[in-house]
Parts: sequence; C-alpha cells; structure tokens
Amino acid sequence: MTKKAERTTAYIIETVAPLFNKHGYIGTSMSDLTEATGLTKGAIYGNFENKEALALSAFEYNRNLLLKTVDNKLEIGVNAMDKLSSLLSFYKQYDVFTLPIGGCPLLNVGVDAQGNNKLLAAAVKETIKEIEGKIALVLENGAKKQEIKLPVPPLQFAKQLFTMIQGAVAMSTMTQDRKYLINTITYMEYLVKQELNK
Amino acid sequence: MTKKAERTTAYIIETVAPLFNKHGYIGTSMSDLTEATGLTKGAIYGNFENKEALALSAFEYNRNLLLKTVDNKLEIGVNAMDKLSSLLSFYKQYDVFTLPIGGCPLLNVGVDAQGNNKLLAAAVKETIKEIEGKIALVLENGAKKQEIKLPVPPLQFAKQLFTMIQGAVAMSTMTQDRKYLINTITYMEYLVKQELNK
DNA sequence: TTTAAAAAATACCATACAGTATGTGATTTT
DNA sequence: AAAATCACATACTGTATGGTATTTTTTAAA
Repeated sequence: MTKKAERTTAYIIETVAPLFNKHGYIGTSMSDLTEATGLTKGAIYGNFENKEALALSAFEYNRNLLLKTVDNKLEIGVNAMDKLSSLLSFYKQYDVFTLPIGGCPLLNVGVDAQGNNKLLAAAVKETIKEIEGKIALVLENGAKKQEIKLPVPPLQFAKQLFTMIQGAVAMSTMTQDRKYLINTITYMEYLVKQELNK
Repeated sequence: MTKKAERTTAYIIETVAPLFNKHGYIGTSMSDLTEATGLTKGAIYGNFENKEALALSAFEYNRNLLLKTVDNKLEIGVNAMDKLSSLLSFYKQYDVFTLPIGGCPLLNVGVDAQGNNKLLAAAVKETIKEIEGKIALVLENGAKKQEIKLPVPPLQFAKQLFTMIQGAVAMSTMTQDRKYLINTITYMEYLVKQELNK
C-alpha cells in the first residue's frame, strides 16, 4: 500500500493544480491552498519545500494530463490524416477538457510565468516542444508511407498547426467564447486536408 | 499650459503601464510603482483612487497605443489587400512593438485578468472586438469594391485572421521565439492572398 | 511678495503574506 | 503491544501588502 504522505502529496497536487492554473503563481496564496485542501500549512510544507516547488508540481500534473490526452488522440486512427483529425476534434472541444483544470495550462502558465517565474516558464516551453514533436512525428510517418504530402518539413508544419490551435485557445480564453475554438479548428480541418492532399 | 497634476497623472500611467503589462495586476506591487516612478504612495493615491483604477488606466494606455498603430497600418495602401498586407507585416515584427510596453497587452492582461479581475478582462474583450471590427471593415469595403472575394462574412473572416495572428503572438511570447511570428504570419500572407483572390 | 490652494511626502494603519519551530496525535515497524 | 518514526496541526515570526490621515512643500494667482 502507498504511504500516507504519498497519498497526501498526490491529493494536494490534484487539489491545488486548478487553483494555480486559474489564478497564477502570485495570484494563488498559501491560504487559498489550505482552504481548498482543508489542510494546514504544516501539512503542505511537510510535503513540499516551498510554494514554488508546489506550483511546479501542480503544473507538471496538468501538463501530464494534457500530454497523455494528446498522445491518446494521436493514437486514434490508422493513417496520419485520421490522427490529425482526431487531435483537431479534441481541440474543438478543448474548453470541456480545460474547465475542470482551470483553463489551458500552457497558455495560462506560459503567459503568467513569463514575467514572474523562470522555472515555470521553462517548463512550459519544453512542453510545447514535446507536443510539437508528437505532431511532427505523425506527419513524418504519414509522409513516409506516402499518405500525405508535406509542403514544408514536418516540424515546421507541426509548429504552424499548433500555433493556430493555440490562437483559438487564446482567443476563446480571453473572450470566454468557445466559438473561436469551433470556427478556427473547423477551418483548420479544411486547411489541413487541402494542404496535405497530394 | 497643462496643470501639474495632469502631467503627473500622465507620467505615472506611462511609467507603470509596462510594469502592469509584464508582471500582471497582482504581480505588480505599489512599491514597484513608487520605485519606478520615483514618487511616493501619497502622490500616486492623490492621482488615482486605488490600484485597480491605475491598472485599468495603464491597460487603456497600452490598448490605445495598439489600436492607434493598427489604425495606421490599415490606412496604408489603397485597396483591401494592401491594407491587410500592411497589418500582417506589422504583426510580423510585433515583438519590436511590444518590447517597450512589456509584451502584448491583449494576451498578457487577457490571460492574467481572466481569473483575477473582471474589469480588466472585460476591457480586453472589448478591445478585441474593436480590432476585429476594424479588420472586418477593411474586408467589407474591399468586397464592395470587388477587390477581393470573401468566402465567409467579413467579421467571421476577420475573427479567424486575428485568431491566427494572436496564436503567433501567444506562441512567440511563451517560447520567447520570434520565429513563430515570422513563420506563421508569412504563411498567413500566402493564405490570405489565396483565399481572397477571385 | 504674500497667500491660498493644490500636490506630494511622511508616517502610519491593519491585514495578508510566505515560511517555520515546536508540539501532538497517528501510523508503522519491531 | 511498545517504541520509534512519521505526518500533520498549532501558533508564531518578520516582512510586505494596499491604503490613509496628516504634514510639508510646491505651485500659481492676487
């Protein structure tokens, strides 16, 4: 059986991850965390060195949730086009995914931490690279099997794809309007089919 | 001649606007502001009701700077396509524009304020609508004069255009890599020409 | 140049902050 | 079941926070 502290550590992370994601590093106070967890500062500081370490763990938790989901979506379907469609339809409803975790962790932490926390900012940057790499891999395999024809190198195409996706995420976040997700991703579905059809 | 207080008020806004933009509402403390301005809290609170009012004024200052520039770019050229090209080439170097003001005010404040400050969040939302409207107007006029052919209503096209632009802004902000701006906007230039050519 | 009004500096307030030393009860291990 | 360890709660630290009442200085008009 898992140790008590391990379970508490996990519980704390799960509980505070949405708070940090929604209100930012500075915007989330220790009293917010004790209130949400029902634990005292003694308990939290017994499991985490300081606030920054906890915030980093919280981001990593959300980040893994996202990476895992992206992985799943890119496993669906047999050819590259199916996998891309699967990813795009996930992002079309990205607001449903992000609601319980307090928004897009990449956008929220990526913007919030930029001017305040170099560690978190670096973690976001690395996560973006990972997702771009995953998409690029799908494209590369699809091109090898001659399912699709790439107009540019796979990583470049992946970056531009993900940039547009994050644009939709940013706009729907800022305006609180999911139409940005739906309309832009719908257009991207058409765009991808047109660009990759040989 | 302008009154002393008016000049001080303007000076404060100009000085603190980049700070609020870079570090966020909560992330910017009053002591940050007194240090940057060289004034005391008495002076600042003599000119602004409270921190929130000052932050709002600071955002409006940055927002007006952006709106004015967008206006200028959309005035360049005679036909719609020229105006769009002018806007896109501005955003291709958007990092140069945002450097002195501490980043993109829409993205930074739009994300930061979302979970923390309803007033600022609403102000961002309205500014986005304004810019989309400006772009839509250019498109509408261009369509009327039959310079371009729109596949969708002008406002919808404007929204999708601006969404992609903000995607490039978001990605280059999060990764601190201006290539996202250059590559994505370059692709958009090609895309716009293709989509609007009749 | 005097003077009244305006503007800014000072000194202070209560509160909230992150973090910690120590005490105490729960959980393992022997 | 006793002993040792672990996990958490309590109570506190010093500091920083946003904000304010009051005093001092500056400005501008008479």
